[in-house]
Amino acid sequence: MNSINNRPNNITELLERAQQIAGFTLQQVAQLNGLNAPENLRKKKGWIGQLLELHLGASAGSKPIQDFPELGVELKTIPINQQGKPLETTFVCVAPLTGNHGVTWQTSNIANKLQKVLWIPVLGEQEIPVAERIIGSPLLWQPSDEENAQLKQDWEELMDMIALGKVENITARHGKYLQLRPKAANNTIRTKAYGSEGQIIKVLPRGYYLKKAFTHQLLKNHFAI
DNA sequence: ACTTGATCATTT
DNA sequence: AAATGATCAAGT
Repeated sequence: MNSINNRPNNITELLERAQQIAGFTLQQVAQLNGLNAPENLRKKKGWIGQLLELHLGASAGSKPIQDFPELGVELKTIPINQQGKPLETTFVCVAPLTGNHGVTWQTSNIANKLQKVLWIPVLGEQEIPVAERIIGSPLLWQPSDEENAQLKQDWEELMDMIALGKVENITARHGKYLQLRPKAANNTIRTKAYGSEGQIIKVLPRGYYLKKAFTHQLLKNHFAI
């Protein structure tokens, strides 16, 4: 009774499917899909996310679209400890470093991705074997006005620096809730960006990440209701 | 202890 | 190279 080749028809179906595996271990879900959990995630960093995509019926692949385009939903797994505190930041999307003329927060790719997110917390402390990690209750989230404003403010600061050719001066310390960090296979990878004179330069690709304080806040808001 | 910067696998 | 899925691990 797994869900291979079986996409949910609506958000209710998707939520039901996610709720059904709350309390399951990763190995249980892996077995439902004919897989086995790896020893560790060192060389399988995206494994949990891909397992949940498979089980819930998301379209696979690396297309730059939402996981459930028909439903307008993005799927994110998030590792938490027993207290519900995120153990890692959350990658959202690659940051375009050129061609951002006229793009506003409202029209940005990142805001689009964060419109509606199905969060699936997973107890993920490193001392727990991957196979034994427990899946938590899913949370279908849409940013509140306040959360949207928080992200917009950080995004505008970062985007200003990118547009002004200062991308190499940006560190993970910029932004209170949204940060820009390297996103590449290794530090020899390069992509186009603007230099300080407006010329094209080659830099390490960057991605937008939600800091733990932000995701912790939204998880708490939900489970406090 | 915690965050920042680096890295791993896979697909297109 | 660029996008997806993220976590690792060095440095502070």
